[in-house]
Amino acid sequence: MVTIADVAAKAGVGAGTVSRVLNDSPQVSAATRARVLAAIEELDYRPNPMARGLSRGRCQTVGVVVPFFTHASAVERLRGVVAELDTSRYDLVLFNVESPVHRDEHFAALTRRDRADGLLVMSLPPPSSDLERLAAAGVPVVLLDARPPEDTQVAATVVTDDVEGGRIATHHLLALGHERIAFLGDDPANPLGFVSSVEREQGYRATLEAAGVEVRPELIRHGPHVRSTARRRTEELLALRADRPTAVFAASDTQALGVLEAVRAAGLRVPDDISVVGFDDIEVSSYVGLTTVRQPLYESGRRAAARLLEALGTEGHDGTTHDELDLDLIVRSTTGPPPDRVRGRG
Amino acid sequence: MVTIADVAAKAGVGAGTVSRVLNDSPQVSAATRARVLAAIEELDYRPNPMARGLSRGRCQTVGVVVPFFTHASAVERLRGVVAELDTSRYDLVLFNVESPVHRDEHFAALTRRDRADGLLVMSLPPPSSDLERLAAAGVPVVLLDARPPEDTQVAATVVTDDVEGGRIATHHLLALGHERIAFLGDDPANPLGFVSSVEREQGYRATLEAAGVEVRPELIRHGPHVRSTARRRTEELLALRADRPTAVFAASDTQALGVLEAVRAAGLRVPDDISVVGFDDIEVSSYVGLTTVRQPLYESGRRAAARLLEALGTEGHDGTTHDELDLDLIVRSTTGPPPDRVRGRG
DNA sequence: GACAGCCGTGGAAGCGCTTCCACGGCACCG
DNA sequence: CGGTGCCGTGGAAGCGCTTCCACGGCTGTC
Repeated sequence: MVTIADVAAKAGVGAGTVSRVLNDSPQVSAATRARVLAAIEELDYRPNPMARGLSRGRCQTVGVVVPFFTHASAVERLRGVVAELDTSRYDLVLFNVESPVHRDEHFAALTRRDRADGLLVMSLPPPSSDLERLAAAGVPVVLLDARPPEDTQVAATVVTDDVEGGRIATHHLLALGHERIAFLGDDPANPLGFVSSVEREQGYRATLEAAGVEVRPELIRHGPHVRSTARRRTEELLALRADRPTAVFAASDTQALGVLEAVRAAGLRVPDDISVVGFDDIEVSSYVGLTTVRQPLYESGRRAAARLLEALGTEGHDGTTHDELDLDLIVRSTTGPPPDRVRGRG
Repeated sequence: MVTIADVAAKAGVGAGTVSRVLNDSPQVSAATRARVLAAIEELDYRPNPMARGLSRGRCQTVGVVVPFFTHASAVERLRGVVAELDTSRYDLVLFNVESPVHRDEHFAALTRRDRADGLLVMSLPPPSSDLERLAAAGVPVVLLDARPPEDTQVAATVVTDDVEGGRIATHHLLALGHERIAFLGDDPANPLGFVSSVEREQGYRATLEAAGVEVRPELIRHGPHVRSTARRRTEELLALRADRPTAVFAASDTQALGVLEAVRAAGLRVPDDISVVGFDDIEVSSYVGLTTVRQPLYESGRRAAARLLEALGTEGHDGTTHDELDLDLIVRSTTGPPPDRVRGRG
């Protein structure tokens, strides 16, 4: 392993001077700089990141805490994060979270500047005690798709208005003439405390109420965030027979696919017999022709990473930014008027 | 920041003893150990990973080089890697690769033990010069879905037999009675040197030849690994009119979706008018009912990570392991007999 | 022509840990 | 009862870097 001392020896200078060259200090004459650079080149020298980190008190690393397995949308967000971080000198350390234990372990390990210079947390609201320790340690934290606990500060948040998203979807269905609109989302008491689904459900309820449409408990179903569960819950909805919904708003596209699967399996047609709206607009949604509330997943990742880099860049950063990204209704072919209207028209 | 010296002072011992406790050295009496552990607990002490790494010459980190954006299958593999690494004490540093420049930068940065203790490289055959430097630096490398350049050694490879996979798909179509079978895959000259598609094509060609079926150049199409391109290429195939294929073997499910899209848009039915086989069995494939050659993506990630951990565990590792994971034909609803046969039967 | 000041540089200290070496104390042996 | 050996421990050295301090030599000024 070639070290800074080797370079110094070869260039006939002191180690300090080599270090200055490495760190673009203006305190080095052009001639010396050239000699040092030549030596570096010749020896193919690369500074040891751990030594550098130990000495400077930071590690040029960003920790990304992400529920990588649970949501398809996390991947697309992560892509954005990776893309943005690629433009920087920071390495990305990935921490997957599947359970609260998992999460707490990671946060406990990360609450010091020696592990990561900054933290990007996706979809999980971190315990405020951890947030405080992080702040005390001078580690900026950016929350993506999550809001900080009350009276806790983070460097930045990047979110969308999920309540509004729920309104958009529900309003679309109401406007088409639906009244028996079901909602299918995550368990509100999910262990990791994801709230998107809950908020989308709030938007759904509020919109129905505002329109004077009764919110029927039997039309609201919950379950783990996977296609298979969504399918089963939809089968339950369809089993309501005559009382079955004419439309389903699923809290995510993944779940919407489960809905479509169940509907298809029941021999019903979409959107003639039943309309389906999803949320996210993941890659396959356009293939499937799913009507959905689009959120800019990739862009949100980029934005969050950019905010983190900003916080990392400005030394005594203390400004808190808050980005709210827009939602769009993408109307494709899984929504249409309810069956009675179709019949009426036909 | 509480350091090892603080703990030592509090416990009334030397720093060396604290270190021994941290590293489970048997050279510490039970009483002393207890006192030290109490001090650690009380101060909520956590060792600084950089200091530790600098001192021990390794960083408890695994580098994962992955073309994260280009292939859907990479994500599922990465999930397996993450899951396996979760069981270890190693952190995962993610290096995305989109271009050769990208790749070379990362490898250049990684060819030393101070950045990552081990490397897991996905789908990319690394330049053998880098591999040699890595070996010289004592950094074990595991190749997942890639084979090492000739006369280069890596700690392990985890692969599937893509040629065989091409055979399986093609044979399935031949057995159904197809003869005009198209192939749609990646550009053979893709900049990052992915070979899966090329090998699947080889299997396709070999199987046709073995069956005495002419390999027609106009039925073989290439393009970037995205749905939209696949769709366009398929449109070209369909434009062959009477000479159009009765079946298409796509080198990946992503591309197969593009094929299905084009077929559907052309008003043709699957599998009545045209059969489609994909490769990978990604999540959506079961939803779409795509017949495909399944490869255990998640499992391959786990396996590769496990092999890397093994190599990392055994000090003077020199054994080279080579895992070849099985492929399965998953017959769903996008393949059937060619149209004339259907007619013949009906 | 002497002095102040600045620029460029060398080198030591220190980041927080591991590990090696040395040493004191004890048990055991002859 | 003295010597040998081992166990448990303290402490220093060293990992490779950054940074601070000090210093030599130059320029510029009165």
